[in-house]
Amino acid sequence: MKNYDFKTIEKKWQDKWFKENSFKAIDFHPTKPKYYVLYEFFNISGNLHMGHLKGTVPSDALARMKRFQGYNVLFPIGGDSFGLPAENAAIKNGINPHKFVEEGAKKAFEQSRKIGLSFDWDRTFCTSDPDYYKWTQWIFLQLYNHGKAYKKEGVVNFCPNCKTVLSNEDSQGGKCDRCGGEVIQKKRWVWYLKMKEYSEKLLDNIDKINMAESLKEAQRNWIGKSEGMQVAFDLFNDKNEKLGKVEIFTTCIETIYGVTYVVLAPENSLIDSFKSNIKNWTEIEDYRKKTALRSEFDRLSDQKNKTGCKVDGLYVVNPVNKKKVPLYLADFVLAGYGTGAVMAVPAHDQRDWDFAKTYNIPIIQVIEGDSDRAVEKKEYLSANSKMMNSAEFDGMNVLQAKKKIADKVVSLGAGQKQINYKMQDWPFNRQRYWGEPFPIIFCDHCGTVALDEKDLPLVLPETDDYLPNEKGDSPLSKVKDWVECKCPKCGRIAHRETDTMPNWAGSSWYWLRYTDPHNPNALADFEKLKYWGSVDCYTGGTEHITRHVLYAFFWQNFLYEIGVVPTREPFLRKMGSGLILDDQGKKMSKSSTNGVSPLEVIDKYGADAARLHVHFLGGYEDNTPWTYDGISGITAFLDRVWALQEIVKGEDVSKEHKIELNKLIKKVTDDLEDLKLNTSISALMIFLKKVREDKFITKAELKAFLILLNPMAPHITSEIFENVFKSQILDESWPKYDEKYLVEDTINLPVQINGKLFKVIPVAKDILQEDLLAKIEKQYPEVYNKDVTLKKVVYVPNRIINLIK
RNA sequence: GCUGGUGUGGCGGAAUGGCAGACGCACAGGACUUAAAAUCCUGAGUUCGAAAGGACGUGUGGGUUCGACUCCCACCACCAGCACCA
Repeated sequence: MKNYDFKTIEKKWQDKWFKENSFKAIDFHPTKPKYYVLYEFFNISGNLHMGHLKGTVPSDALARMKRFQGYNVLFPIGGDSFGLPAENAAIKNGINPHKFVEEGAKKAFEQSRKIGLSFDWDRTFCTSDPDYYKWTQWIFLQLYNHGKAYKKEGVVNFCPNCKTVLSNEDSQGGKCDRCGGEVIQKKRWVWYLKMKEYSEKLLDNIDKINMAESLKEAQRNWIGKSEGMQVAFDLFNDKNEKLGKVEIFTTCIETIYGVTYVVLAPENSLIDSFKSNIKNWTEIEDYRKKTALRSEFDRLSDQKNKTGCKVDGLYVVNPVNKKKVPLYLADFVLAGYGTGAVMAVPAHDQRDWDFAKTYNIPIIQVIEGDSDRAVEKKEYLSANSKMMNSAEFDGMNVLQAKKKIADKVVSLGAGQKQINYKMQDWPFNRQRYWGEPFPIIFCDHCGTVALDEKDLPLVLPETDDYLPNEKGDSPLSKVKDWVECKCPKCGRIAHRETDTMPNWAGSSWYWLRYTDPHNPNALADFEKLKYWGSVDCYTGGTEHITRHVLYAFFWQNFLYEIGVVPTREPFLRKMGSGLILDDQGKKMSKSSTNGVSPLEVIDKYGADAARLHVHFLGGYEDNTPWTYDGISGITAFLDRVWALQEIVKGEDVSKEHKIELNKLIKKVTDDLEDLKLNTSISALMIFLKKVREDKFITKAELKAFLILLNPMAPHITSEIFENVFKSQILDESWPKYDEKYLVEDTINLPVQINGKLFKVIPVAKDILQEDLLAKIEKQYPEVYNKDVTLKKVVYVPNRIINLIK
């Protein structure tokens, strides 16, 4: 027999699978149930990297197993192509981004075939294809027409050097991600999507999805639900004339008797109408200017030194004890959260304490504990300390007082329960060329006008200038004959929105499009959406997982509410792929000293070996350090699998291998369902070892073994199958195991004396306790006989027996 | 700081509360070979012992249990996310 020549064999199968599109998903299959496996689409940038080998193979294995199990499997792939790589290539090297994407996608798909991934090639698309972004624009139109998209002036991160607005992610540490320059805060008109409205629905989605707890927690954190009270403090001038009220949000109503000042966010416009009562208005204006210039980074990095500005001439009154307290502006209060105003209780909040110390504001302790520092919520609640300086609540336990004080505030008519969320509405525009244009026109006469659906897609115009203008407007603003247009309503000259949508837009609904990727009349046919339903298993990297999944939930919920999709749940299960780490313990990249590309590994050892090796290193969600060490174990395993062809003897499952084979089927079936490839591979190795010891494998055993291994090593198993059985492995079905063959007739049973292992003895399966004790007495009379009284016997059949003397 | 997760041989890693270290690498010994590689077989947690066998052993310290890597409490370390969120 010839040696296993992976180069020829793997190419043969890859070409065949591609030519025949062997893994085509069938809409409305008459008999098979559907199963939808999704791997996040490729970010079209350069070559596939190690993360793809780690991330894709388990979902491929799951898809392949499900097909054997009789499911009609949808396992598609596409390209997330409206991204920075294409735009940067355009800016830096003058490459046309369309061309960049076209070539990049082609390369990514080709490389994925070299991994042996079983995608349905009839369903590919890229987010920058006009046929696709037509529907991204369409969804935006629906959002706009349903009042879920609005434009308002907001504060954004801006890089003066690149003249562009940056997301928080692109401006971490106050530095521009592109040029490294200083990022400033700038006012701009921003499109927002009303995501905040969906907070509870998103939390509901999080509860329902099958996903790692750490990922769920990160998402709940992002939404940041917090329950507290909104309380009104009446606002007076120094002539004791009531001017209005300041609404604050607090989660610590129990500390309200300790309020010694109230703080507004600098941006809060509440006091602007009382200018005439304020004695230090110029000082306030200066402070506002100063904080606006302060970058996000400065604000965060300077948390110790609180800055603020007293509002001279105004004061507020605490509703519970009618005490006057001063009013301040300070930039530690965020305008966008809660009411943009807080009551400050320095005795029980470190931040308020720091501020009070800086501005010499009194500190009133209202809950017992240390008085030389801020005793915070967590501490006094867990100790359930006693109240003090709180009028009728003195001496009460804080947990009880929290409820009673809340009741009092409500009965005074000064406040009510309130839920707040950290998550804000989604800022949805960028000043970039390479993105979906908004289907929006501004008309001096009609105002903001949405395009008609029939005018979609609004195609991105060609240009060779990909840089924003001096004012930081999008490059599209320079394409005059595109910007100028007729108002669809009145026909007068109007101009288009020149910002484009963020990269996230296209990825927030793409799984829906795979069900009907070429539909010109709808984002997807409703019946097809219903047939394919929610994604059964969604895998991918964890890099942007929190926001991506939340955006996906948001859009799917919205589309469900307007009747376009049949369910609120985009995904039933989400698995985040761990990273391949380099020798520094960081994510492997080109700059890693031991940086390796998957294609290099495939070239040296073959795709099957590469797939097995990477997944034998560790679990799907674990980070695993990269090494070539150990790959010889995998290639030796594959060589031995290949050599099985020489020891095929007999037809049916032999009695020698019956138990082992049944155990193997169960193990691999269960583990692949959980994407645990490492233990599946180990089980296959154990079975192989047994067969080689016995020097034979029957045809039935080989068939089962090859099918079980096929999802992980599809090429070699397809080849051996064809050689031995003269037919195609893809036509086979998944082997089944029989419960009664999972335990051997004779078991090695551990015998413990007083909880310590004494001996391991062979006994018959399901042996009765009395028979077992008799056997022990006969063999080891020194440890157990009639004269020994046992305090207790713990016997777990087929597992263990423990004799307590 | 907050939240979540992880911690097991020389290494990657296995173990529904029931023989810890499966499987693999590296290592050692042997077979084959003139030799090496490849391949095949065997061994191996640490430690005391010639051996039989014993002691210790899953980050640390306690607890629950006949029995704990697994459950509970406290602490330490690392990783990730969030971070002035009132």
